[in-house]
Amino acid sequence: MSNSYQPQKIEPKWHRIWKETGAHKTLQRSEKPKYYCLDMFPYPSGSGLHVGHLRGYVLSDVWARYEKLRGYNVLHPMGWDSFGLPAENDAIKRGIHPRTNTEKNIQNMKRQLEQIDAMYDWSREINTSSPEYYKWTQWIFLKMYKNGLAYRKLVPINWCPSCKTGLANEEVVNGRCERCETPVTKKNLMQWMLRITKYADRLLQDLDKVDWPEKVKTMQTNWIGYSEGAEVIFKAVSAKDEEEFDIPVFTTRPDTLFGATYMVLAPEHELTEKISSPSQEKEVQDYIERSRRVPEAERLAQVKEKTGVFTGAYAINPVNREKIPIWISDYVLLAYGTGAIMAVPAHDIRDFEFATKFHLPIREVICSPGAQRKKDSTPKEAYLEEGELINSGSFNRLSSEKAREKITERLHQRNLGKRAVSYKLRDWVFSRQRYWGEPIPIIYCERCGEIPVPEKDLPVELPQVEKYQPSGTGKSPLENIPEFVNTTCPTCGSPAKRETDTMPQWAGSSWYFLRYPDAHLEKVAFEKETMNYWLPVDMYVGGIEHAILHLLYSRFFTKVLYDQGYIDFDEPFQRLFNQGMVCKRSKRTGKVEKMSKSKGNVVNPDDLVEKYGIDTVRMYELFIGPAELDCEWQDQGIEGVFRFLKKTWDLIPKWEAKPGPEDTETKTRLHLLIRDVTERIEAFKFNTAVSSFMEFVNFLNRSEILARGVDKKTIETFLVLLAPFAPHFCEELWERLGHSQSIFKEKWPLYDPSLVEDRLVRIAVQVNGKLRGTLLLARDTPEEKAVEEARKIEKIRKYLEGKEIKKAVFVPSKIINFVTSQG
RNA sequence: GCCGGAGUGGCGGAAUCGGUAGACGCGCUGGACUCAAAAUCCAGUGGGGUUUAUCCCCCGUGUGGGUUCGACUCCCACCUCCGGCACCA
Repeated sequence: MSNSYQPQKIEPKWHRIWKETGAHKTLQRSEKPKYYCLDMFPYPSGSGLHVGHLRGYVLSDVWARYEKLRGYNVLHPMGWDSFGLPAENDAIKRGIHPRTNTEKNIQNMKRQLEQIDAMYDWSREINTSSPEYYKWTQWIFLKMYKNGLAYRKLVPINWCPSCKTGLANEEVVNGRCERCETPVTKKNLMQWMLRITKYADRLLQDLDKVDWPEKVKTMQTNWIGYSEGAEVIFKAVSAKDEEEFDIPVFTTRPDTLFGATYMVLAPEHELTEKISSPSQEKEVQDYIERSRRVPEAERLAQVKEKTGVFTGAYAINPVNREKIPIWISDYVLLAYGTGAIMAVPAHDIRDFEFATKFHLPIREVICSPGAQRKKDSTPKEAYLEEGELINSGSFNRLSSEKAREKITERLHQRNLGKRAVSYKLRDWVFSRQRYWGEPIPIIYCERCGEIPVPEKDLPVELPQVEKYQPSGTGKSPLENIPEFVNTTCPTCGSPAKRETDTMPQWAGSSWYFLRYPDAHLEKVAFEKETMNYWLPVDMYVGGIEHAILHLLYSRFFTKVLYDQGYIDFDEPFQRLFNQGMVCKRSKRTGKVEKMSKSKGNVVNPDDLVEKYGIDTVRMYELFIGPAELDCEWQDQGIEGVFRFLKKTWDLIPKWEAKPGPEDTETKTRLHLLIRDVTERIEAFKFNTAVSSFMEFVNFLNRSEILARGVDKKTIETFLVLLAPFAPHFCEELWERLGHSQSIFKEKWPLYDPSLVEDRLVRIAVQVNGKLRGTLLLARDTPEEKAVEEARKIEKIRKYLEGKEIKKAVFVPSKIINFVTSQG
């Protein structure tokens, strides 16, 4: 047996042994309390994993192994998010069928993941694009459908011309497609929608229940976007035929109602054409047409310049009976509120800009309390604050707050309004006009209409086809496969057609965490009893990029299943941790950027594992910086942890050679190590946990320690602490120390608080706040004695000479500071 | 524009209930070992000044103020970078 540290020898050995003994198999049930530690599962990409992906997996594995040593029955599973755009686009690019390509990618990524030897229980591996799995994704869809949570609607949706599919709001970033950055356009399509808005309030409220980073909670809160106000009904008269319409608007400022000098409808608003006067009709039509064609990205870029057209029609302000003009403009969004607004230019920036441009009247109705009111002067900008009402009839001199209440009350009495809340969150566009996804299990029968596929007929399998490229027509490629499309109605047996849209990539990942605890169940998606043992997920580790999309959708699915009685919890992830991105200087751009193939700055872990071994790679991933922050990969940095492991490897036989008696100093150090490592793991400060191991080894490497040896118990405790970080390394040394059972069967050590407090403490002595010396004292030295000792120090005496001591500040175990008469 | 996070040696980063700034590591310098190199080991390493040397002194945590015996840490104003949202009525 060679004496030097050779990870290339010991790592494959333990990899094999762990596999053979089923070391990472999780007990389905156990007397032990459970711990569910979950990684966000990857989509199988062609380029494989780089060290940036590894960071999160290493982190969660250290955590999982730590919880295992603490005595939990730990579930730490892994699988593949293999349906959807990323996988499909990769396949199209390579000209390989998505199924073949996905299988190939999974093979490669699984090899890489097995290499890091995380304690994944691979017997629970799941794959969202396998029929055994997506059968249940379709089943959940049917549950939603039957409860009115899935519905079909013709809506103008976000359309990516490059991916040739509709997108959810969440998938549009700054007017561009999240995947390919192509500017998104609008398209009117019959879409399947999920009624996530019904859960808006609970998705918001229940954020209080979970232990998540504030940042993510804030992002979700803003996305859901709660506002409180009133719905106000304006009576409008068509300029065409005098027909009357109610136009409800939502406002957060009913106190400004008297200042409403015009109304604006979104161009797509259903009433625009009905109310336009014949003379304005052409202009209105043109405007609607233009705004439909302008891509979102372009519209956002031109935010400053307001555009709009007068409809020729008027509405009546319900509080003062004033007749105000109705305009249309794209600064009003159809999807928010009611798609129409009352415009109060004096107190809203956007309305102010619009009114200024089109010479519409601006009337002030709020003034700051106590301010002198100038008569009839046109304001230079909108006054947005609250204040005191003016020009508001009987509501004058009320505060904004009071007026909101009173005005809403009066509207309510007259049946012209009520209190209302509004959310930014919109229903989830769930249809994709693409091949690679779960077929939506619906059948259209000429006689019976829209019929859900009976549960016994699930899964509706995705057919094997030659031609899977998106068509761009607004129809999925499945449309061209008669064998798939043509079917019979499950109700009446007559010829019928299948829905050809597929589900978005987010469908499978919205519930996968429910599948791992019993991954291969055939009769049901999951069993309640199993759910009650394993769920919710105790720790969820993944990137911040899913702060809204995946996490919001998963919470929604969970709440739906909870409401229908399938599970007994309504939040899926108790604790969430977002690791930072790994960056590297890109030779191509010269900047430090997130690793990506296109930037040419990826580091492949395979080469590193070959050179240093996975334990070193694992420890460097942790040592590189604070886990929650982005970090910069430095090729030479890894040498440090490699040297640490090599040094430790060489030292252990030396310590062991003279198994000296426990000495107090070593014992104190060991207990400090136990305390620090435990606290730092708990706080997710893995980088400083690694430093504490280094400090400990540096201490035990001192010649006097080597001369007297180190007792075996100390070495063993050290190895147990290090095991979650460098599992092969510790398992091997554990065996060499004579143990026949795995180190992971040990118990996480506890520290003795009485040992970590030194009896002697070194305290700083300052004169006027500047350090002039130190003093070694017994921990409980009284102030008087400490000050006396401090004054005896020669240097201190020098500084105090000829000065009057005005004050001596004493902080036990920390500091003495003499304050003198003059500096 | 609004909200949030962060600015500390040549580099990654420690320390934040105010109490010895720079732990740990990379890199660098010098030395040991070697025919030589790699590896390893030892010493040094924030800037400036002073001394034969030991010592010692001054400055120093983005900038400018403030509170305090004492500020990387708290307060005010500002600068820079990063992230999120962005006509949401």
